[in-house]
Amino acid sequence: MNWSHLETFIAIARAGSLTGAAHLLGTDQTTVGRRLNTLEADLRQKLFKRSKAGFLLTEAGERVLTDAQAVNTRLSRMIDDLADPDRGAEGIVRLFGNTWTLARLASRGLDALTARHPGLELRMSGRLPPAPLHGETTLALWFDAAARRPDIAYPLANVPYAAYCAADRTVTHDRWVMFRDDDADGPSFARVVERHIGVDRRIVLTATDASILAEAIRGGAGIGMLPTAVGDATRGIVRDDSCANPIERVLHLHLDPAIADLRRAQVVARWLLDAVEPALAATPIRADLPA
Amino acid sequence: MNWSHLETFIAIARAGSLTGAAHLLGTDQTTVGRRLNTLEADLRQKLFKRSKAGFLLTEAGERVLTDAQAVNTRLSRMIDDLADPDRGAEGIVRLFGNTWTLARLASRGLDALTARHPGLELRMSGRLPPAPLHGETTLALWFDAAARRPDIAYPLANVPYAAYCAADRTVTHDRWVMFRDDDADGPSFARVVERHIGVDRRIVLTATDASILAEAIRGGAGIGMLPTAVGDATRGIVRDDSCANPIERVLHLHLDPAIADLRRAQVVARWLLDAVEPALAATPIRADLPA
DNA sequence: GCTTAATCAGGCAAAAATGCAGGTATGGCG
DNA sequence: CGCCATACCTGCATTTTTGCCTGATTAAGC
Repeated sequence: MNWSHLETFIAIARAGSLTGAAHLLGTDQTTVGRRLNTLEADLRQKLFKRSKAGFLLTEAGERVLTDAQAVNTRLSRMIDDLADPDRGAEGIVRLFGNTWTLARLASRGLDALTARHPGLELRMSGRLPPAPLHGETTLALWFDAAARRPDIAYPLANVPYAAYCAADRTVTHDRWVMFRDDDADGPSFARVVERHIGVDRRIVLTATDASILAEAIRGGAGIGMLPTAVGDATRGIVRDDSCANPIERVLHLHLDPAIADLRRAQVVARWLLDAVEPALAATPIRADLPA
Repeated sequence: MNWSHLETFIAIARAGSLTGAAHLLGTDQTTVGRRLNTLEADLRQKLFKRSKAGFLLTEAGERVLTDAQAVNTRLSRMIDDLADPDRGAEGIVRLFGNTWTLARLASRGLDALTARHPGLELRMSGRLPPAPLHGETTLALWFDAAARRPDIAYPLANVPYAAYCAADRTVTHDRWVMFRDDDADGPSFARVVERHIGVDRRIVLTATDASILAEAIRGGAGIGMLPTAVGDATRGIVRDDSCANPIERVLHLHLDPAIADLRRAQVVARWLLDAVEPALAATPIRADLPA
């Protein structure tokens, strides 16, 4: 058996398709398919059920996945421990979070980070992780949300929110735009804001990202609670504390303990801690991240 | 990094040379060397010191070996658990022991074993294991010897020994041939026999294997204690209990607990338990082998 | 000091793995 | 019902890997 084929196997399990796995691995779909066939022949076991919904793990596949992921994390840690401490951190780090959060973070100190660690590849994604990315070096930034299965949530910063309205229009206190993400689990920020601003206001728009709301406010759609970092940086809208009192949300870093001590994870986590203040106008919480 | 190269790495660590590793893997020495170079380049670490004595692990190499072996055993177990119980056991099993022991065992029921398990490959070796074969599926049969590091010794059978002399010559009670293995650790059988036969006898030959002694006795070199299975099967020599009383030695099965529950190890262990009686004229001890 | 044996590196042809192009099946949609 | 989009599978050129051969180096033995 070729041990490397397990790497391919993990990618297929994660992506749910050969094409997706090929994309993850930076290789061709035919290669992925042939490797899987070879692996299944070697093990004399079908690892996936080829259904219309994609590649679904069989019972044998589940078992193999457990072992393959264990091997994967062990080898990741080995490579990490082996790396020269003087060299920069290396490898891929996935960072999930809201688009606006990532956008603002990307503008603060990313150049210094990548200059210090040339082998580091940061992959930001403004969507929810599609599947539990066990073993991948994955960080996530979410407000208030409960961490998913293996992850643990560490409080990272208090992020100030305030009410904003269009600068060039009459303030209409009864029309609001609001953040909402029906797909996210955890306590709803929409609920919090609704209680905060009162129940007799009309919601004219909800969106999944603050940047969308900011544009809506600028266009005159209504008033909205925005992170001050976004509100203050958006031309054409002004803060108006008379509409609603400012509030703070706690930004959490979600981290799988299994990969928390990898060098590249630490490097990125530390960078985040430094970047939240200038990027999000937030007060960082000196979280006790794992050493 | 190519995970499969760790397999090569383990083989080099075990063999101590590229050529030896290539032999273990059934591949070419150049391939082994190139894979090692690739691996070292990937990890940016020299894993071996190329000395005149061979390939010696560096400190980084030691660490990699630990992880690689852990991965190896985990994958071995995975493949084993995954195999269809109805199919025969598969894979390589190494069996160490005295040449005469292995020779006699090889003549009893080996055909049935291999017929039942076509994928099983038994590699008998009449020498001491050159290095701790961590992770290899290795069984060893030794008399009285203490088990090496990870192995545990299970009593397997009581093997009868008796004195033999040449059938066609006058019995000379003062000339003896004797088993001895200076390389083996553990209590010396030679010492036991010496006490058993008395100190005023002359030792004219020592050898590392009973078959050698049997031939020496037949040639008239002297009297010797032989396993009755060997003595009775050798033409030209006869048992003579008047020279010395028969004794019994305990044959132990040495087994690494980490691999004891592998299917192929179990199959071979059970075969050994059945084969010692007809092959060695021994009374098997129903050892509580790990399930 | 020379020979012998063994091992490790470099050149080159064969073999294997890979990627691309084209073909096929399946589900969604009007 | 047909069209379209997506994803998976097969034939062929290309790249990569492998194995054999040869030469260089080093340790052991006489």
